[in-house]
Amino acid sequence: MGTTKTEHFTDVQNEMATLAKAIGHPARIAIIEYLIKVDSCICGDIVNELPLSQPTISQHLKELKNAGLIKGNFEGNAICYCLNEEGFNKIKLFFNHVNTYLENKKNECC
Amino acid sequence: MGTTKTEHFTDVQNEMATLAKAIGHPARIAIIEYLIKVDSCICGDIVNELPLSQPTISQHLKELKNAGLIKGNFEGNAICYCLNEEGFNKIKLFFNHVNTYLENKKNECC
DNA sequence: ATTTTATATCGTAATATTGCAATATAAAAA
DNA sequence: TTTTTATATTGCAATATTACGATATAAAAT
Repeated sequence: MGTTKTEHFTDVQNEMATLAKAIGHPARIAIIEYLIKVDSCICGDIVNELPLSQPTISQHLKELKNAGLIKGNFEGNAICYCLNEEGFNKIKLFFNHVNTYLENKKNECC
Repeated sequence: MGTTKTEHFTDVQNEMATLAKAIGHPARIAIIEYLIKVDSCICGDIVNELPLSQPTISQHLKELKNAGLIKGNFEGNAICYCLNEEGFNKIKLFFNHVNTYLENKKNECC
């Protein structure tokens, strides 16, 4: 018990859940927004930007990277992080599906 | 420790995180997809559709409802659940922001 | 009135997440 | 080569999530 029963769901469902879960933390939202704001892939001053310790931010970055939402490359001493389009495109597919439904849905039952 | 430090983030960031977190489970993805498929707000046969126990599904429905992603109304004996446009519109705002950035982003640093 | 049907809640065990101090690693600067 | 700078990893405590059996609730059917 306590573990998500991923084996009962499709790969696509599990992947979408993983992506959403990775976004589901305010610090990780803040990281994504910061990466958008600074555009030019500025690296670890995210630590200065956010009110969390360096190890905690490192962990959040790792989760975003594992989910495929950001990429990180060594840039000399430091690491340059930026958004990974691939991950966000998968999310887009899902929400396109949802939004298309919602736009065409006429019955107002609830 | 162990608790998310929501007080350090904006309301919008926290709300977006809550929405994403609610979507971040394959069973809840499956519920959303099922509600889209059956359109007409068919209620608790979600329990027959998914390989999880009734209490577990009830709990997942509650989380989606609390996050503002689905609505539920009594329909005689049973409850009629359907998607809540409001919640998904908030998500749309966030991803529009992200996608606009990604489309215009030209620098390929990572 | 009793039973059935549909759903929610409680209690609890297993596991996962969050956050940080301490420490490791590894490249750059001195 | 030593020190500094940037980042990752480890270990651990606090808390949250997931799942389900048992039980509660409440309307519908009998």
